[in-house]
Amino acid sequence: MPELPEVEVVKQSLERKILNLRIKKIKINDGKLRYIVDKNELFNLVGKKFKKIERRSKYLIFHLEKHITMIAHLGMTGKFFFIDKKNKKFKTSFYYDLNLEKDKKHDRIIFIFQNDEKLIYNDIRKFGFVKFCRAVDYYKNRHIRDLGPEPLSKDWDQRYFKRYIFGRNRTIKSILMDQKFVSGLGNIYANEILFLSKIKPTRKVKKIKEFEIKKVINYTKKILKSSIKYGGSSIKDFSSDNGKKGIFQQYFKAYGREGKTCSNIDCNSIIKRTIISNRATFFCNKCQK
DNA sequence: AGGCATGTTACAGG
DNA sequence: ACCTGTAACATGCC
Repeated sequence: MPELPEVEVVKQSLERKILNLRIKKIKINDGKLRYIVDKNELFNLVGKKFKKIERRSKYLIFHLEKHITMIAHLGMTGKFFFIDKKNKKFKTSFYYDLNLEKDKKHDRIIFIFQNDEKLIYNDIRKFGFVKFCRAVDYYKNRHIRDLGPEPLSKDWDQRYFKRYIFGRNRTIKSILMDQKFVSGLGNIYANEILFLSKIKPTRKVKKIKEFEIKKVINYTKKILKSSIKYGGSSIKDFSSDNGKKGIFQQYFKAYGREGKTCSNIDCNSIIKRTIISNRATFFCNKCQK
């Protein structure tokens, strides 16, 4: 689920749900996430309201009353569910639907609000985490501090790109996934961006031409915005009834398409798969140079 | 049974 | 110190 567009959709979704609800109670089902959840810090949120949510890269920054901030990362399988109480029956009102019976055991943290609505942090593989800090200090947090520019910001431009890759000996795909270079891209979008830019993922950055840098930047901005508009990508199967689901995965042109025909209409080549930086890498040998 | 999975980081080696 | 690539984390699915 979570690269930049997915996290942005989560942020927007939660912002419409949980702001100004007062936390009545918090339960921890399993506090052994990527880092052990600090219970004192977590329970300190009881009685407070969420006031604002920000996204930085793939991190969610929850600002509460009393200048308390919770930093959350979803890892690979982390999800936030909001549960409201309409029709006397709890239901998810979140873009990514949940088969409650099956997935309940992966609920890790449950925030219960005064009106009995709930916010649940659910995480199968437990690579996600929550940490706490003072609001003014969150950007000093060690996870946030060294992040590169946001790919949708003006700071991530041709000049920066050129300067960063100068003298480096890495593949273009590995650098796109490097959060210090640009923050928020992951394996799926790196594959898609390079397919659209017609650059082979294995190409070394020193061999990337100026006009190609421009393409990478432009396609990155384009595809991220487009994915956000479509509610992000939901890769795993999910049941859907009243919740909204991300549908951007149906527009993937390279990711997960090994053995299928290239998406470019004038090409009948087969999408290949290889490994870069321990991650599945998909490309068209003919279209991507 | 073994390989694979949307992420991050500790560590090893140059 | 810098740069790069690999393995590990935990769980489920095919």
